[in-house]
Order: sequence, then structure tokens, then C-alpha cells
Amino acid sequence: MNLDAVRTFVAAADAGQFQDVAAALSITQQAVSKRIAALEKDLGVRLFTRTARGTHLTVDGQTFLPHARELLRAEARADASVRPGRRALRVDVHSRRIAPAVLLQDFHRAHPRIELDVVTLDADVHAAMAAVEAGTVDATFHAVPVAARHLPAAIRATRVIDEHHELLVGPRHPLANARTVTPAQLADHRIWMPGMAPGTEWADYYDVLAAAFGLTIDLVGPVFGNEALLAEIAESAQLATLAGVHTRYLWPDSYDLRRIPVRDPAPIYPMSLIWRDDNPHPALRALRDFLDSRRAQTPDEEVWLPPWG
Amino acid sequence: MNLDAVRTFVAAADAGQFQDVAAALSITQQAVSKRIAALEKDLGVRLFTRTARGTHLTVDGQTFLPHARELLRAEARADASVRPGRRALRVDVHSRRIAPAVLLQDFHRAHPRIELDVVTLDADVHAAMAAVEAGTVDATFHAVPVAARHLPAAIRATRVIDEHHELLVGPRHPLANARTVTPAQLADHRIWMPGMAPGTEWADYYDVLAAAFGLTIDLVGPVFGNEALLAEIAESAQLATLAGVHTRYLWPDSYDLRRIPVRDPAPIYPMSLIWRDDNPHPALRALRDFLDSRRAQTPDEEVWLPPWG
DNA sequence: TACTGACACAACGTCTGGTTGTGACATGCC
DNA sequence: GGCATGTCACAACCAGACGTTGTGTCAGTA
Repeated sequence: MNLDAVRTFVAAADAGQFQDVAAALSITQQAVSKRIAALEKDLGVRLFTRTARGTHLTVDGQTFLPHARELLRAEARADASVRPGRRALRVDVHSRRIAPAVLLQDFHRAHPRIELDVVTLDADVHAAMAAVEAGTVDATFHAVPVAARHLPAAIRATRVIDEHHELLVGPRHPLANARTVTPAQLADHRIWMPGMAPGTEWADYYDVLAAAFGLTIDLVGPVFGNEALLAEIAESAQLATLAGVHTRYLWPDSYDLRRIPVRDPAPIYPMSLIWRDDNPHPALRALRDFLDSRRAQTPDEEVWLPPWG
Repeated sequence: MNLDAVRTFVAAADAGQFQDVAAALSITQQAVSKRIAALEKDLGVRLFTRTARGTHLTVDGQTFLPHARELLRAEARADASVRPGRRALRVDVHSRRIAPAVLLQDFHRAHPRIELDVVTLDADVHAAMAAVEAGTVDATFHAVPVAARHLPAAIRATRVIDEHHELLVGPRHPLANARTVTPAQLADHRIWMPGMAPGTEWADYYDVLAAAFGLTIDLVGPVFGNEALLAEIAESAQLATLAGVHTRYLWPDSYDLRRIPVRDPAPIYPMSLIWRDDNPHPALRALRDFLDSRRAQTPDEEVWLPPWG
């Protein structure tokens, strides 16, 4: 199916005659006739009945028309999604399972009219920041490990998420029935977080956290997927794992896993929005305002932050 | 934007390399490369990064991919909407404001998966029946003015709607506060139904109805649209009009119009579903079953039917 | 170092899709 | 009736898009 033919069909359906369409599209009447004929041949049905005073739609034409319009709208959206200068706001969330993705979903609900593209660059802070600098993405969420004054000239960053943590344990774990736990309490228990590659920002964070409170956090180990991890935790009387409160899991009901807030102090994983100061995208302003308003709601409490927070 | 190029792009995004796509589409690797390059030039962005081991999507490619899929789905739907042999069930409702349209909306709600095309042929029974016979539409709703045995050979018809009537009056009309009215009561009042062209099946119906109960029904008169009619009725202390209970009006609240059921006997406008017996469309069976089940719910009461009912 | 397997570029042929020119047909005016 | 007018369709022609084959380049690998 040829989109130019479809476009011509819609124009002809609106105009009622081929001549006007030809003028509007800056082609000859014969070309319009040919396009329509080709489309009809392609579809295997007649779309117009031709008369000496113009054309009108057949029943098939009537049926096809709304679909044709939708097809052209889809084309326009597809084009706009990547066309430099007017594409949707493109935000990197690092992972679709963590807090930034959840927050963006809220943003989308709050501003359904704003076109949003959520992507996962699969890159560390530095690569993501380079992508922002290059304009590949409009913004990214990351823990920023350097002071603001050491950022590249055009890059701005503000802390927008203080991700709290929960302990995930199965029903047989000693802490299974605790309402909250403190980091100090966790020193007696083994915490298992497979899949954190050394050198990543998350691994660094949990290393520093472990050192600060004398915890035992196993960051390595084979990764069989989150479901396997959760199943193992649910079964075990010793194993526990930590997760951000906004982390999304496939969480089968049958597991009976407990999510216990970690408090006093609450270890915080601080994440910033990173963007280019000279990015003129109007939706970027809206996103920043939204994130600021969200952050204002955070209650006061005793927290623990990594040295770079 | 070329849909073949988009299709190739989606295939390449799935496959991860151009060679396989070429094989799958029965073209050469070079042709795939060209299509993608053309699409990239068209959009103004790079969609793939090429390596010696294949390709992977750029951020723009990631962004474009879901839109591309949607575009192809839209194309498939557009094609399926008219493609002979697998198009949606196409039903003529004569007018979108009357009972059949309402019923089809219910049908759609009951069977949201069944693709349905509601069209208005703008034709009388005979022309609509010819359309059914020709296969232009799969079914039509009409009052059938002849006995079943006089229908064309392949055509079937069953009564599926017994449309009841309501009297529409303004607050100053003598019957404004009646809970129901009988046809006999209406003999004393002028009923105004402009826009019923003589010779149409509706005009015939109201003529016969008027004769049966000694009513005064003005079928002619200038038509300024339904809103104008309703406004006039609402203002008047004499004028009233009849309408099917399922008729959809633009009904401004401010009018304070009263809808009063007509009973004892209830004049029925009988409508049939008309279809070709040898039409194999699976959704046709579903529609007939749905209409049969609806009809079974009709309660017993005293009714008046036109001679052809 | 040579081989393999990936994509890109170049040259060339076919066919799609445009143009111009003309024909068929209905309508309306004289 | 005859003719002008306006519609769309058909035919001939031509440019360019898009396919093919052949070859180049590059990275990973034996």
C-alpha cells in the first residue's frame, strides 16, 4: 500500500473531484487518477464511483476512509517521533523497573498531552551524560557521582528522587514480621543482590552502604532473572535482598514475600535529572516543574546518603 | 515515507542483521541496505549503527520502532477493512440516529473483538436489499413491506426490532403531564413530523398509523433540522411529534421536553435484519444470535402493527 | 596473516509513476 | 439538435526510483 496514494485518496474523498486534488498536490489530474486506480487495484475494490460531475465514495470507499485517515495520522506520529526539532521529549531511565520509570509514568498521567519517549540507553552515568550533551536524549536519570561544578559546561543536574529501600524477605526469615528494620539490624543478616556488575554506580552504592553499617552484601553471583531471585528469597530462612521502594517486580502472589521499610536512618539512593541547559524543548520545562513539585512533598526524616549525594 | 521500507526496518530491528531480512523478504542484502538508507534519509536520522557483526538500533531507531509497528498495524487494519473475503462485517443502518444503530452499538459492546463497519447506504428497502444481494453490505436493517416468500431467493429477513414510540411534547402541551398516552387520545392533537418524504417506508407507516386511529399527522413541511423541530415542539402548546424510543436526538437540557410512551395498543415499527443466506461471514452468525437473544427479552403487551408487519 | 561474515558503494537494467496529449461521456446552454 | 464545458480514463513517453550483480571495506577470528 502506497502512502502517497492513500493521502491522495483522502484528499479526493474530501474534495469530491480529482481536479482540485491534483491542483492541491501540484500534480496532474491524470496522476491523481492513476494513484487512485493503483490503490483500488491494490485493495481489490472500487473506492469511487466516477461521474461526469466528479466522484463520490462507494461503500468500500466509505469504509476505507477512516482507516486511511488513521494510517496517515500514524505516519505523522511516526515521523514526529524522530524528526529532529519536533520530536517527543526523550528521557533515558536506565532501567524500566526502577523509580524514574515509575515517576515518568506519573508524569504522563499528569500531562497526557505531552508526547514522551522513554528509552533505556543501557549506559553508565558518563555515557548517558554524553548522550544528553550530544542531544541524543533530552534528559536522563542517574546518581551523579561528582559535584555540580565538575559537570560539563552545558549540563545541569538536580536531585529529584530520594529512593528509599525495602528489605525483601520470605516468611521464614527472622525479620519476616518486623514492621521496619534499621541498617544496623541488617548487619546480622546476609543480603544477596546478584547481578550488580562491579564498577557500576549501583554496585558502588551498595559497597559504600555495606561499609558504613558493617553489612554483608553479596553483589556477585549467577543471575537467573528476578523471578528466580524472588523465588529463592521466598523459600529461604537466611537470604534477604534490598530493593528501592519503587522497584517493579513480577510479583507472583503465591510467594508471600514481605517488603519491610528500612529506617533510622533510611538509606537513600539519590538520583538526579540531568539535562542540557540550552535544550529548548518545551516539555523539558514541564518535566522539571513536575519533578520539583513531587520532591517538595518528601517528608523530613533521618536519612543516610552516600558521600556523593 | 515508504511502507516497504518501514516493514524492512521492523524486520531488521527484530533480526539484528540485514542478511537474514533479505532472505526473509526474498531480496538481496544490498536492497535491504538501500531501503534502510532511504528511510534514514527520509527521516533525517540514523536508525541503525552498523558493525561488522550486524546492526543494532540507535536511540532514534528505538524510538521509531514502536511507531513503525503501529504504522504497519494500521496498514493491515486498513487493508482488512475492505479486502474482499476478510473484511469486517458491514451493516447498513439506514440512519445513525435510529434503533438499529443503537443496537449495533450494544452488539459492539457485547463483542468488542468483532470488527464492525456501520454504514448508511442512504437507500430504500429495495436498494438496500439489492446491496445485500450484491454483497456490498453484509446486512441491513429495514421494515420489510413484503411477505418473506416474495423476497429474492438468496435473501433472508427476520424481525429483530419492535420499535415502540414516544410522544414528544413541550411543557405547555395538554398531554405534557400524562404518564402514558393511547393512540386514540392522539386523535385530538396535531402531530407534526416534517422531513418524511412521501413514498418512503416511514411516511407509509405513519400514513397507515394515522388512518388506523384517525390521527392528524403532518408529514410534510420545511425541514430546518432536528434541533429546530425540538425547539418548536418545546415552545408550542399544540404541536407534538412521535419518535422511536431509541431515536437519538441532540437533546439540550434547557428544552424541558417530555417523552411520553404510547401504549394500549403500542404502535410498533417492525424492523428486520436482511441478509444473504449464503453469506459465510462468521460475524453475521454472531450478530443474528445477538439480535435473537435481544428480541427474546421483549415483554408481552397489546401492540399495533402495520399490515406488512 | 588470511579468512569469514557483515554492510556499503558502483554500475546497470527494469518498472513504477510522473507528464503531455487525447478520448469518452454527461450536463447545460443556445 | 448541436456545441461548449467539465469531468475522468487511456495511451505514449520519459525520468527516476528501486531492484540486481559485482566489488570494496572493515572487524573479529582461526
